[in-house]
Amino acid sequence: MRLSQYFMPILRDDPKEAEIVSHRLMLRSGMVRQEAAGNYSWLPLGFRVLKKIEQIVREEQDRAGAIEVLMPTIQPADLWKKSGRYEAYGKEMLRIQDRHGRDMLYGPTNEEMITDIFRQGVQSYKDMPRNLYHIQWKFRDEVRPRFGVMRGREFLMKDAYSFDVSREAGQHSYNKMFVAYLRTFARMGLKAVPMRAETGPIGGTDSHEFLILADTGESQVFFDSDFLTMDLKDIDYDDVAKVAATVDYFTSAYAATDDKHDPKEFEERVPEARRVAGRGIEVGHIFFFGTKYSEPLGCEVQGADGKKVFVQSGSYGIGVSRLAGAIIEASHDQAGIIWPEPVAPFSVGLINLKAGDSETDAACAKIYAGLEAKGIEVLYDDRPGTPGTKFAVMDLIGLPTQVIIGPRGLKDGIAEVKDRKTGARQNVALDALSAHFSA
RNA sequence: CGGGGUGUAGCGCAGUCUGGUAGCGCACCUGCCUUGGGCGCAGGGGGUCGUCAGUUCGAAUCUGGCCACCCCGACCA
Repeated sequence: MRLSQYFMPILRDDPKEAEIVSHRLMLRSGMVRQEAAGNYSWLPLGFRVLKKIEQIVREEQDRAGAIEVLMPTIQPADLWKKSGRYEAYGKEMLRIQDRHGRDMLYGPTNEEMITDIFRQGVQSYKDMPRNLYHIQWKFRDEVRPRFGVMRGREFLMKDAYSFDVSREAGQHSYNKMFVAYLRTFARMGLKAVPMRAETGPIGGTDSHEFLILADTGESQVFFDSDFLTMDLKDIDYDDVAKVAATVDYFTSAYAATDDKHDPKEFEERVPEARRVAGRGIEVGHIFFFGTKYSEPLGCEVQGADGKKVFVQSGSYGIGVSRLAGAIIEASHDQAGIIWPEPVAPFSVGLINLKAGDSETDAACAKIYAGLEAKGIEVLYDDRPGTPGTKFAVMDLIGLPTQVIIGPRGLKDGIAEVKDRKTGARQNVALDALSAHFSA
């Protein structure tokens, strides 16, 4: 993409409403625009990031055997009245009426709807287990939205729902999602720590939340430093014992948010040198809730013995739009964002230091075309301007690699390649540049 | 929902106390110049001063209502 043809309204000054760093940087880099409290438009740069995050989430859900669907944002209230949550959910649920006066709502979550979909489509244990998910906008009318996209009222969430014939089978479904979450966050360059959690309004028996570590996170977390070195091996999701062992492994070490933290247990279980107190941001939450929704909604299947049983379910959420902010919280510096490669809006920022000069223009055009031809996503700053401004903007938007072309380097036939994260620069011969990026 | 705060140009702000018809920096437009870390010079465009009402000869400024947004606390992907 040529910057001269792009839409990227960057700001030099911090908008005053943005206190938290990710919010500031998202506004300054022109990723989002606020429309109302907790309600954002995603501009081109931000939208690219959102799509990348979404795609990683999707791929890992698919790999774990979940099947993608898409449910509407607007739901009829009937099912919620059956489950009892129409009253229970409170003011957080945005209630609306259609022209006929029929009660509708903007979905804050989808347990009722998906359970009804499953009930209607499956009658036999032979069609189980199943896990259906979608990635859709949700609305929760938070008392106090804040922190930019990290606590919006409208937000993009991946929510998956598992259906099993027994509690034991359901446990495996839960475990698969647990592992899929670890993989998902790791792929985004994040350290995610799973912690035992309250089940809250979703209800249920077993629940974990996943927090990624960031100094500016809103929750205080206490954990065993072993988490930082735990590695996830490739896993066969059909291997029930192995998946369970992985979950056991990742839940064996101490980890708790401040409200669940037990200082005494912390000291007993974790040697002093491994005790870490840090901050984190919740980006995922999984629940097992058994028959909580299948019973009121009449979701039964016929078992091998011919008897009907209520299906066992869990639900599994990842805050996709929240992740965009959370990743910035976890990865930035004074100059701006530092995108982990897998979620970066572009991989390479190409800087033409003397746009308008036929030599640098020609060199940049060639490099741009060459990298694009290799499938590398390049944002090419082809606009006239001073070097300082260009560098500052490129640092702000945080693309992993910068390729800098100027008259000085061209004279020697070299480009400067800068790593955004480390700041390390190296000179690369122009004719070796293409090869440099295939490595 | 309780407490605090802010609304003046795209962004950041001054002006409000003491009423006289709106200004600065950045950004933007034109021209010249410059180009290796937020250049320089000259010229220019852009604002129902959140909104409604009141006081006044006259309101960004004083009074009252309303709205929006932000921050701190109790709740959440």
